[in-house]
Amino acid sequence: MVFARNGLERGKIADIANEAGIGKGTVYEYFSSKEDIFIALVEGFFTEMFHDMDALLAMGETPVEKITSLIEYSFKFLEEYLDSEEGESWPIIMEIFSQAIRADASTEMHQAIIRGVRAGVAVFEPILQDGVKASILKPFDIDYFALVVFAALDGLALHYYLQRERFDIKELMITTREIFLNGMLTATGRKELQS
Amino acid sequence: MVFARNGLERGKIADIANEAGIGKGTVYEYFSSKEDIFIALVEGFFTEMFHDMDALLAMGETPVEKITSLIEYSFKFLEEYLDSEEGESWPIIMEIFSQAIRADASTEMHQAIIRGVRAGVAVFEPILQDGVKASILKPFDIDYFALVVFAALDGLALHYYLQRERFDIKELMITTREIFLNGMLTATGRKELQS
Amino acid sequence: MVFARNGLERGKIADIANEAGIGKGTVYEYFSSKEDIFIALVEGFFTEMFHDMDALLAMGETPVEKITSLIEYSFKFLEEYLDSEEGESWPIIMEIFSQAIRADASTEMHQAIIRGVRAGVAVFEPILQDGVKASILKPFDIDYFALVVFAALDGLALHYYLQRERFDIKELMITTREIFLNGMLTATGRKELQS
Amino acid sequence: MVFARNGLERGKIADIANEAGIGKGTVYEYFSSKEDIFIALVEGFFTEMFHDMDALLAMGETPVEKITSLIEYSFKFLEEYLDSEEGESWPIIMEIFSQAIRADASTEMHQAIIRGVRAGVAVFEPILQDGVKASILKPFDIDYFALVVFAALDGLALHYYLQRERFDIKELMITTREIFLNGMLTATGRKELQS
DNA sequence: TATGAATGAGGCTTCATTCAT
DNA sequence: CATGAATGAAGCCTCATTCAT
Repeated sequence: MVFARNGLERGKIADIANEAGIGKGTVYEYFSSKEDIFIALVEGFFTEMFHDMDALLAMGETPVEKITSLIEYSFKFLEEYLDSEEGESWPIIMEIFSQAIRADASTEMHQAIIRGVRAGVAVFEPILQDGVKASILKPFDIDYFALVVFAALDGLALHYYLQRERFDIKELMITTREIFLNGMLTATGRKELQS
Repeated sequence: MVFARNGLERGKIADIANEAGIGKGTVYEYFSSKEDIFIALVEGFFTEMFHDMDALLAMGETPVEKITSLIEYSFKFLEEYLDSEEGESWPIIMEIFSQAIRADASTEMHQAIIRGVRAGVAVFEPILQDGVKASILKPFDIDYFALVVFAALDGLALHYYLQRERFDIKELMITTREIFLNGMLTATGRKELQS
Repeated sequence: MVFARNGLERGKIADIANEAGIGKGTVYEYFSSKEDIFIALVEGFFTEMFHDMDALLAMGETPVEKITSLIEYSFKFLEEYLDSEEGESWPIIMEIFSQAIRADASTEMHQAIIRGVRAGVAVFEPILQDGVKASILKPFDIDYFALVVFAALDGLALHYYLQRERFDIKELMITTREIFLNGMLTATGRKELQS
Repeated sequence: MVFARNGLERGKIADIANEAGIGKGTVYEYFSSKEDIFIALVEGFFTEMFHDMDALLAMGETPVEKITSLIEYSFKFLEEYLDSEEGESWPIIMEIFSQAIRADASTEMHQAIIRGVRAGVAVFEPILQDGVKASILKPFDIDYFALVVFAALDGLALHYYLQRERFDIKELMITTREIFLNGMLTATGRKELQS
């Protein structure tokens, strides 16, 4: 994957065409610009991600099981990408965030990414809501809770990628699951908001 | 900050010079290439970050206080950047990670970034070690523990930045602190490594 | 011819493109760098030169006739270039030597030039060999002999070019032919090597 | 010598200053521009050359002795340059010719070089004149004769330099001397001007 | 529909020259 | 006198995009 390997700016249309086995000009039959290709990529990425997540969640029963599933899925997702021939395409997620940050908030690109990120966070919300209802979780603000989990998993993916020679993904997953699950289950609510 | 606003590739030397109030050629009196400027930036960024962290840690007493301090510092760091005139320069951290991922591992740039990241993780390690000694924390692998916390904070910074209109940083900090602190204190060790 | 007029360093790609009636970028469809263009030029120059020489030599009979032909050809070559619209492109030969001297011996450019020069000298060698066999020439070292003649003709071309207002090319050719031919035919061999 | 090593265009003022052990700005106390430095160099080069030649000629007696001396001197000059630490500065002669060819005839640079070249040819003329008077040489046009000899020696210097690994300078000198001296002494005059 | 040759805007970098000290 | 930091003009090269085939 050209953009993953080189970033949006350094990824050349010529390489993309080549990798796709088509001519350079043909690319413009399907996309109107380089940025357009990237946006399609972003959407494809998030679509695939949520599709997998949904399938996964359908299998869990209790909120705790579901949360556990999501954390485990995050690592499996990462692991599979890195193992497969598509491995090189993994860093696309960082490229997406990088572009989101750089791009003007008004651009189509920024919009597409924000849309994806929100959808990601949204996956967690109903699960957490169930947890609160079942009194498993304290009545924290659901959306903050979801953001923390989703964001933390992203950060972990990044740092694991950068230091994958030094860390074992399985053990990292266990540590993460421990901290997060325990953290969520014992967090005592927002009584300290005054600080 | 030119690179923060546009990324390494789109950040023009001309703009950097302009922002510094010097001529385009003058830039090359101090740096030998565009990449060289970026590396200096990376090093400056990490240096500043750790300088602040060290000062902060000196003030805490117990491991719990210190961990709390670090979590709070992460948000303060972020908040201050975003509030100040330097606000626009905050996204540099994402740009750094983005480049780390793209750059060949052999490049000076990659090296510099990895060095910074490791130093960041290393800040947490002695604190966690103390926690284990004091039997406050279970005997998890210290380095995995540290990575999780450091990485999670990075992910949070990113996502908060992207959705800063929708979230309140103070409340986000509280939620984060709750989850992490509780999670760390109640995590029950690696008994599940078999899974 | 841009390089002939200005030299390699001052010859701008933009001018080359312009002269060729194509866009600046199009140049890079055919050559990968400025130096690459120059190398192609060098090779074209020598190729053309030797092609003409070969045709010429086929027409002579005796060694003396052939040597005479070569000397005359050198001047004709020069004369034609200077008269034609290509006239301005003649100095390319000096540019070639100039670059040969400057360029590091390991460069492709240097190699290409040395190859050409040796080929030039080599044209003379079989002719001189025949002359020696026929006892017309004394048994001087053929390669030294060839170098002297080839080199001298190059020097003459240069100096004639610089002072072409003051000298008549026809008469210069006659003087040259006289001196060289007589010199070669009467040179008495290397008995003086002791000096 | 910076210009010899790199050519006029690639020779940097900074290097010249450095080699001279002075500051970059100081160069402009003595010369008004880069071209100005080069012109001074040209003049110094020719001055030195003719100074040596004059000394040499004073020692010869007969025209033949003098011509022999000049030919031998040319090689000695070359040899000494190449052997000495100044060796690297030899190619300056080719750089001079190269610039002469490129420069517009109206420039000061061109003028200076042409002046030098003419002076070089002029050294030969009185000697040849003596030879004609003494009936040793046929009544060829003196200036053409002189040009041929001077130019040929230049060409030899160039080619020897380029292939100095393959040729022995002493033997090259002998071959040259043989051909030229015999050629000059036996050339039968311009009766063939009709061709 | 598919192509890839042609294009030129744009950016990094070099370096002769200036000038305040 | 000597200096070298500062400068910006200038040039090589890249590459997204176009368009004739």
